[in-house]
Amino acid sequence: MPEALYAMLERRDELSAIERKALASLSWRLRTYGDGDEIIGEGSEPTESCLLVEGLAARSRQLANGNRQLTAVHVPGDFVDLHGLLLKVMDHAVMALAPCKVAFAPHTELRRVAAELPHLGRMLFMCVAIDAAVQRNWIACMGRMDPLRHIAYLVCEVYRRLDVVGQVRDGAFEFPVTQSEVADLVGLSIVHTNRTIQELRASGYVTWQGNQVIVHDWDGLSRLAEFDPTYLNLVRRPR
Amino acid sequence: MPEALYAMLERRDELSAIERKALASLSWRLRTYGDGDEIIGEGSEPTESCLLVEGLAARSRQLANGNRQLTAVHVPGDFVDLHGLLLKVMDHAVMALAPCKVAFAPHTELRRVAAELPHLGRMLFMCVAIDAAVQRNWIACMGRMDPLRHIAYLVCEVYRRLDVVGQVRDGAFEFPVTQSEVADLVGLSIVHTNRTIQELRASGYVTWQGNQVIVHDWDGLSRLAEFDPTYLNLVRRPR
DNA sequence: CGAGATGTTGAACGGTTTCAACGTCTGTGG
DNA sequence: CCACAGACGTTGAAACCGTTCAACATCTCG
Repeated sequence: MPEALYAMLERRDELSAIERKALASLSWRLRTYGDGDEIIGEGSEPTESCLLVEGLAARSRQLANGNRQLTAVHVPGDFVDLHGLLLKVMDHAVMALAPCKVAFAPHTELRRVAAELPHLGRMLFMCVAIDAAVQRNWIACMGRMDPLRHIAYLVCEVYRRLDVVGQVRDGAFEFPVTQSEVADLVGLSIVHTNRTIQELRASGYVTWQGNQVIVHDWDGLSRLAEFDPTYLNLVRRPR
Repeated sequence: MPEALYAMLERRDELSAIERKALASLSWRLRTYGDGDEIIGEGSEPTESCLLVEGLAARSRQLANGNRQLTAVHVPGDFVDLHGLLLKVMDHAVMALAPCKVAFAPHTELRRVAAELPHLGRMLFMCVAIDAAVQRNWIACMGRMDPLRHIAYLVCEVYRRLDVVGQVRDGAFEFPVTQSEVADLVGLSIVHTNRTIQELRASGYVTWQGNQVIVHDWDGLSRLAEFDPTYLNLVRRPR
């Protein structure tokens, strides 16, 4: 079940056989969701944490004026609401951006393995810390980057994160996200998002047609976006 | 030493005498910083985590075009770079927004107490999770709120967080931050930030002169900002 | 008193949103 | 198989908001 989680964690540090076994032996509950489905509701108090196994998901905050902001994209291997273990009440919703397979593990069991295997506990902790690092970067993008760079940055980040779990092939990956959803991710209007994506295409660094994105010139794209992958912690070292 | 940390944690859950003692017996190293000083450098690999004891600090990301974005404000009691324990390389800097007292604790010791006292470990974990929640909200503010609401939101949040550590008196608190820093916080130009702060003053909900902010009408202000404190987890419950 | 940082103002410019329309694609039912 | 509906993508034009530039005011501190 948690193969993508293994890949996500082992990219950052070694997992012992015992730790892998502890993860595998959690009483996972598997569910599938359709495009647009709500996986966890805002204000709910989950007793399980969810791991994205397949598909694409996002965190979503709804504002009173009807506007929506997506605050994160999640790829397979992401332990999406691990923090629910400590934060109790969800301050945002998690939704499927595409058909998803999601595995749920009870907080009680997660708490137990984290206490019994402190290093594994730290690795879980690390998932939340990386999430936070991603969000810090996102704030910098929203505040101080022009739309073209911001969207280029989004492509870079999704590319690297999907690559960790083997979902990039020859520079191409599936990205089943509408322009309206991209707009809610980057905080722009749909129209301007559309024009910016066209501008990105015109740069020649990427092809982005339908649900497929192909990166032709990684160096050019990451230079444009000033993308430095340090914050993704893609280095294998003791933690 | 870690009185503010106690307050910050005990607002969310009970600490046992043993846990308090474990925190107190860490080999803290105290340092002071002046206004604008760098507390931790971008790209550094700290071996200690820092707790803000007194003053005001911020996380800062510098972009190639010279622009700067502040991604978080930190108040006394905040364990600012706890995540450094797991993330190894700092992807941003931490700077003093005002004269600060900062206490450093070695990662080795933090790792030890977290392993020996799992509940305390979770409480530390929680600090990072709350930080992440704050940042998620910040993303929503940047993407989908107009400047007036955004700055009103900033005031609401700082108010509530300072209140936890007893730094609000009769609706008033010290906020020694220049308008240029506010601009880097909310991602606007200095000029527009200035005009927006004037607009906020004109609303009558707050007085904001020099380093002092006084909230006259909390209900009005939080309604304007659509401020819902759920994400701050100011509820005392087992975690 | 003077220098430098901070706060404030006006005006022009430019980027983004909004509105409205049309094009394109896909899946469904007649 | 075609017609149609509905979702998604694209385009143009006007209005609006935020930035930029430049100047001046104010405050603090040596």
